[in-house]
Amino acid sequence: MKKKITIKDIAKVANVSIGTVDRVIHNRGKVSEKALQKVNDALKELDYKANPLARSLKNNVVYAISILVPDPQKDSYWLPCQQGIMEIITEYEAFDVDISVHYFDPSESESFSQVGARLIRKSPDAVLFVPLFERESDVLLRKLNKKGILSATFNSMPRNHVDQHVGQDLYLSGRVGAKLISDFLDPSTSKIGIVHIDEAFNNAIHMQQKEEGFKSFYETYAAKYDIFTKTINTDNIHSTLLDFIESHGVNVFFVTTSKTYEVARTLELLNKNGIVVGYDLLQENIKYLTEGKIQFLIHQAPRMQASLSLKSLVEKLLFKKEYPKKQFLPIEIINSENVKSYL
Amino acid sequence: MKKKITIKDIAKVANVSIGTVDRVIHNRGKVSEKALQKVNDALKELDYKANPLARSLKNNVVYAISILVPDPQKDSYWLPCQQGIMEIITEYEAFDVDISVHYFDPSESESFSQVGARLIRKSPDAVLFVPLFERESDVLLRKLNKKGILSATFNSMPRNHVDQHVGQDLYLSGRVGAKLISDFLDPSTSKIGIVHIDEAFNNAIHMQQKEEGFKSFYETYAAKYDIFTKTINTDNIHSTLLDFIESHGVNVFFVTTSKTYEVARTLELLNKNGIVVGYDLLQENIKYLTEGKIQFLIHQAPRMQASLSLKSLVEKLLFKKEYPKKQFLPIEIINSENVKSYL
DNA sequence: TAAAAAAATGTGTACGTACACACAAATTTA
DNA sequence: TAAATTTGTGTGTACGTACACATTTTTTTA
Repeated sequence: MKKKITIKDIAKVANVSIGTVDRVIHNRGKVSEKALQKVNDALKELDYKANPLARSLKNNVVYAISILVPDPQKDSYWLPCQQGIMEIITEYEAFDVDISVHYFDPSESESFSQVGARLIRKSPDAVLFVPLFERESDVLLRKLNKKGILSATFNSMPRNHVDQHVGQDLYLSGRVGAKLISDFLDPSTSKIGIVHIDEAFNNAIHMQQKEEGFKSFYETYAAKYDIFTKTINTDNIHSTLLDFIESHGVNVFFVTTSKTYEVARTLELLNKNGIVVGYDLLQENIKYLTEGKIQFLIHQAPRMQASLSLKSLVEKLLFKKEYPKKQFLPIEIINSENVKSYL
Repeated sequence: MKKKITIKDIAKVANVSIGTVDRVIHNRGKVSEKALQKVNDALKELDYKANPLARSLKNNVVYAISILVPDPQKDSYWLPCQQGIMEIITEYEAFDVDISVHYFDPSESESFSQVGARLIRKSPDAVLFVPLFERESDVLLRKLNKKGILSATFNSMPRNHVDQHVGQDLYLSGRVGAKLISDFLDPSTSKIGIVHIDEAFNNAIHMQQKEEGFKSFYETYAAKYDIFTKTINTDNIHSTLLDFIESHGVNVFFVTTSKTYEVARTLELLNKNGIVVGYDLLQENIKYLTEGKIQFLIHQAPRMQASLSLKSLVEKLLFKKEYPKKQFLPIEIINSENVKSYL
């Protein structure tokens, strides 16, 4: 049975006191050449690893983390993200972290700025947020960097420097959508439409990167297809969609947002068959997926994104554990069968 | 900023000593009715949560965990599993766990029994293993249960009682394969073959459950297909496969093991096109997937299975954290595009 | 009612680390 | 060479929990 090496063991081997060992480890000087040498040798020889438990027990500051995410009440896409956060809060309940969650309205950028400014005033140790609005996020991020507050994002990635990010490769996810669709294509009858449905142009970067990825796939693909693109952001989604479908005869759809069900519903109303590939495991999307009216969904794993990013942040503060600056989650393909294993 | 509640706080509020609080928490008696009441009230009122760091720091036993997994040198499918284990070992390096890994030859059941018997003799606190051989696993499991050693499995599930299990729903994964294939089927030309390729009948349960799931899908499916099944376990895989393909005219394949590339290779040699759906992200499978000679792979996430099961075990011992007895990982669908996000 | 026994309660120490402080050794200065 | 300084080194205490042991209080017995 392996015994764990402590500073005491090092002290004994190097024939000095634990105080000296401690000074060497934290290199805060006041150590003679000779002692330094001996301690460093012992450190290496015994392969010393500090006990993170004892370390963080001693370190009795309570870290404050503020989280800024879209209100799940306004857009149910954010519900799993909230769950992921709550899961981590429970997990670290007994530790020295104080995590507070703040919500903004995903349809109003001022809401984001307001809540963001408010929570920054309390000078937390770290801020985790979803940079839904490009400009406002950059403002927030600049403030955070200036104040030396640790910053982290998930879902989308800001242009500015951020200390940690968890997300998906959106360009590649567009390519995945293209590949999935390609298996159904028939050069003589298929007409492809890319549909962006988002209430307030929030996900501009998101949608654009997915579209680029999608199109890039067909550039290297044997048969060429005309690809029609439609951006829908108002309330009369149905009439706009109807018009789009009828005017171009589109029958194959790649929907870049979680509102995929809107296309499936419109096709249902029109009593038309079509191929629909879109995003996210919303209740309504799953319903159409199960009924065979959506062929595939790409899972952006909001729950996992939220929990992984929060966890990374917590462990970085608590245990000085280092995570890669950018963590990309796999792009998960969901059909009517494996969806059951995701619930 | 929230202050964490300690037994000291409880003692102060209940107006007793920390010793009394401690006795209440661990209910080892010797506490008067009155004191018990007061302490319990304080405990509830302040919502006390023990600090797991301090707790496990104090608890200075070193837990021993023995792991019994197939040798990745004999079958490269187990390489990621080994990596997942190593990852967790590194993560908990500084903690009071002593994890030792032992390998058995996946083609020889005696090897499993032998190594299993050897490691059980050291009476570890927990044993994590892959129950590749049904009978031998049950023997091992019975010994573990008798000796009161914590048992855990992953990959396949033994019939006998096991304290913890991480795996995938194999029946459902068969259905997922069926669904993926169904999108390519043409009632007039398609002939479906289920192929089990395994060197030594190890994965009997695995393969059977997948086959059942696969077939169940087509029972409720509109068009009926003849489904041919072939089990290949010898070395002359190619000739057997060749014969199978030619004699039935099979052109759509569901391969239930990681040897999926064998079918793709045979088709390549025959210069035939076919639909191939199989399992696992082996180097060779990925090659054929990228070349379009395998349409989909189902990812069994051996790395994740190994790391999750080991992690659960470690945290159960170290922090008394409770995990669900059975954890099922999602069934992940891989095509030529999203495979990049898995590497 | 005093002594003995039992029950209840409190105190001290350890886990491994971090840091303040006291002390000892080596230098510098007078 | 003694005193003053600088540098190096060791000791003690705290973090929060767990448990052994000492002490106090209550109950039982003679």
